[in-house]
Amino acid sequence: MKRPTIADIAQRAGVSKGAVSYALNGQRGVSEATRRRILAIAEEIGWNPHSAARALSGAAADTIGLALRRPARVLGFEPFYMELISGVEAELSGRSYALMLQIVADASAEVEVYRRWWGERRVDGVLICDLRVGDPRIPVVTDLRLPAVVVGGPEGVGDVPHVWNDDAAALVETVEYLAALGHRRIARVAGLPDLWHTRVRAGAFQGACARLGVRHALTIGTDYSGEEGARATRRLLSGEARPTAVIYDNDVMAIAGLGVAQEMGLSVPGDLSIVAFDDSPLCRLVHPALTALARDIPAYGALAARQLLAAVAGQSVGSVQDATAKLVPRASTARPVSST
Amino acid sequence: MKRPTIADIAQRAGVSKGAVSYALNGQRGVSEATRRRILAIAEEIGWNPHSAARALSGAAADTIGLALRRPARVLGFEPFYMELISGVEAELSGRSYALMLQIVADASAEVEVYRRWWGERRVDGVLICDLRVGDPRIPVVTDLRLPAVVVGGPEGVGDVPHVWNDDAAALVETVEYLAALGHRRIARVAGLPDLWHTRVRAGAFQGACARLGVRHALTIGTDYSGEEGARATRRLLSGEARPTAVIYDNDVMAIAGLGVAQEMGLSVPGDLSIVAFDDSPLCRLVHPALTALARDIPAYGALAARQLLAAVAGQSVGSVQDATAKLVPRASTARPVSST
DNA sequence: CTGAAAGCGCTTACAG
DNA sequence: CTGAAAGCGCTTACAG
Repeated sequence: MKRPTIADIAQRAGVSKGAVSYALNGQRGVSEATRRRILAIAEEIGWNPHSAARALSGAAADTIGLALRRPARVLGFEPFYMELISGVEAELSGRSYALMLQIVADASAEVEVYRRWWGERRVDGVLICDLRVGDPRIPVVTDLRLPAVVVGGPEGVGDVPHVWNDDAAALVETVEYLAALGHRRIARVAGLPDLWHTRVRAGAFQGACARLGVRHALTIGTDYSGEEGARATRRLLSGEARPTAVIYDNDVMAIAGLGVAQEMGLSVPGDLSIVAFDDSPLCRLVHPALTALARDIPAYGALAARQLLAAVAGQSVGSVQDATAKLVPRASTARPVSST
Repeated sequence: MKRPTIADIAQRAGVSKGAVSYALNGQRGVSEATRRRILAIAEEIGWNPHSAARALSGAAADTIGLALRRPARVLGFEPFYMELISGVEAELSGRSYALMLQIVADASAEVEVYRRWWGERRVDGVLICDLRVGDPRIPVVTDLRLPAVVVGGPEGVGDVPHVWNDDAAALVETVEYLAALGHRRIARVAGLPDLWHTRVRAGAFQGACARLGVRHALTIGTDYSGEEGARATRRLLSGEARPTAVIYDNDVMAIAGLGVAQEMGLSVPGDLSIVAFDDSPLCRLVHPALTALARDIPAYGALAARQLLAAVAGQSVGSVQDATAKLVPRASTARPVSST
């Protein structure tokens, strides 16, 4: 059976293809009665618009693109992305927009994918995650005039619209809380150092520690994987002037850190307080439950998608700030047993 | 600046559009010299094929579709999907195929998405995950003649090609191992009951327990979320005839179960042995590290993608079995302290 | 309100 | 080896 086209509908309805097109798209130019008849026929014969034909006639692709650049082993169990994607999807599917996803290995592949998608008119716009310092995607989308929204910022985004939240404020709140509990040796197990938000968090951490008299404020960089989170924790807990509190840049590393503390016979929170940046159900399910900086990540993704759709529609969207992560104290943080 | 088309290339090269098309697609019909000249011009002016135009001329969409139906809160932190997707991607991107992703709320939306994608010619084929008993997607892809590969089976797939692995064998191996350690009260915290693989695992579990003299072999169904895994574990550990070992249908629930045991003051593995179906880095990072049934999920996804691409190319692909999950014993399983 | 026609950017027989 | 042309399924001015 051949796929039905508007020509088939036109024939059945005894009108021109043009009339069918108007009827189907809710344009004026056909009478109400004709429109209803055409719609009924389209429904009956199971007609669907051929997306390529529409696109070729200048219509939008009704698709947005997302390229993710992280090693599969990290992506696999970073809840962040799937949560972000589910929020993006929630916004898109209501408007029958599709999501094109590609996982890439390096920066050049990432840029290449965006360039190709746009060249092939496969997407109407793209989302940019994991903004890096000197990120090559910013000049590329600017040059191509490819509608884009950065999930991140506000620094390093050039003139590209973006949605961001104030990681610095969240980190300051955390350090203040730990300092108030009496911690004077606080470490940070950070994510990839060339990401903007890692840099922002680092600055906020150092600043707050200096201001609050936290003498030992060590940061160890990782690739966000649980393995490196565990290794960093072992290093921290094996050195002298062991920290009494550690802030992790994601939940997976925080859980790995908890595992290391338990393996080394340290009690949490007695000997070590733990805070996770980003709260996932896992943080509540381990024992003790982890104090975490909670954001509504699906909502963040949905906001980004809305902004991108607006940008695609030609609106100027600029910079939008999403809610700051909230500190949710749980059982993994307490006064240090022996304040120094 | 207008987007370059083959007409621009033809003009510059002083040949016809047809010749350009042949040259660009590696077809015969142009001399080597002309081909090289055309390729050079295309490169120089930054030409990209307009995917819609190609698709309209009967070419493939070079895209495969995947609709995922699970609540966002589960998707978010089930490593399985992201790992599967990264494996699929690895196979696709080498051949410049794109992945269309949509997260849907229910079965009808899922079928609707596949129907629409196919009607709109947006995808050349689809992957079907999370096969359910009486899954409506099977008759739909069959009717539409939409190339499809089920990630699952071999039961309940009708005539649709599929890749599967032998969950039953993996579960039997696990029960035998636990029984050999001396466990006689083994429980199972299962995933969604209407999934085929849940049913297969359930049958294997009951069969193995009966055969091996495991008197208490209780199964509790969940939605795969950590919350429900924790709740099920509390129920199991609060009842009389408490199990001495629990097998969880995913790693997230296993970690939640470990948390509950610790919260209730039970030692793992002394009072309770824990096994996770599917191994993620998290299983190694918690303390004690969890015994797990490990599969190479990216490889599984890559295999599924390869089969789908073959099906799209018109080959008959049938049923392919992937490697059976391997039991990786770690610190969370041991002889029960007091054998009954 | 409706019809006939051009055009989007490719591919592909069909002639030369 | 190359050119001219039709066609894929839509949309959209342009006439009536």
